[in-house]
Amino acid sequence: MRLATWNVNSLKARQDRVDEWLGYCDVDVVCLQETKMANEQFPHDRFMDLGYHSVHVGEGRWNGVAILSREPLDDVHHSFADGLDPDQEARLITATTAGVCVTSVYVPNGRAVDDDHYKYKLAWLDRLHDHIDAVAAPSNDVLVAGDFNVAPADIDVWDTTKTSGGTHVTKPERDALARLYDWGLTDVFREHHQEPGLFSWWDYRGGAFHKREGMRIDLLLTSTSLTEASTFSLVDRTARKGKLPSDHAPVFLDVTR
DNA sequence: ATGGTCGTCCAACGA
Repeated sequence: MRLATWNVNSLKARQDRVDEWLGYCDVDVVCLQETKMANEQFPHDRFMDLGYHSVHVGEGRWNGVAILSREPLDDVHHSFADGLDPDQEARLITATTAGVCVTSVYVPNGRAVDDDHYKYKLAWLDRLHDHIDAVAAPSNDVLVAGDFNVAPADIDVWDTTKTSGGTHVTKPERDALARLYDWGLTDVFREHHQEPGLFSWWDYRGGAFHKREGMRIDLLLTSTSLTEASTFSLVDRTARKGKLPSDHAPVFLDVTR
């Protein structure tokens, strides 16, 4: 089984690239982020024609997350299942497919460490932990994948002097990831690659992609059973090249049983 | 030379 996550930075602007990508990557389950689309606009029929069931939660102009799967998607949660008020923004969707509890996440950016949005980001990550705990158990097959807007370690940024003092690399953000690890999830890409210089996002400006100046902020977190069955993980740099790319590349994970 | 690009949609703002 091949799993993937991709922040497409507007599905409207990216539909042709997404269709092309689905045509070559032979993926079974995809978590999408930043569809920037209202629910009634989401192209369920188009994805069905390409062989994928889909679930989506969107709000229109910003955010929006989806899951595509070759198998049906059941037990859908369109926001946090922690029993508190629903999130104002469309940043999380959970469904069960092919025996895996899959959650697609678009973690708030945070903007700046002195911004209220950074507080929202930390609170959101805490709620994500409680959500996962509510919908799954560590002994299940669990995938939490998406744009976390957190670089898990210094190896995940191109130059720590350039990112120091900003969001994405602070201790509270990384501590929030550690809480998910403590629950039983693993940043599975790093189980397969230990070398530096492997990123999933590059700023559109200044030729950052070609200078290899990026961050690895798109993560697949897997429970132990999936981690142990995983055989291969890859950043699909091809999808970041060419005409009208997203600023994020997809990340793949293969699980073989 | 102190910006540099996109996407949302036409003015800025978010990333």
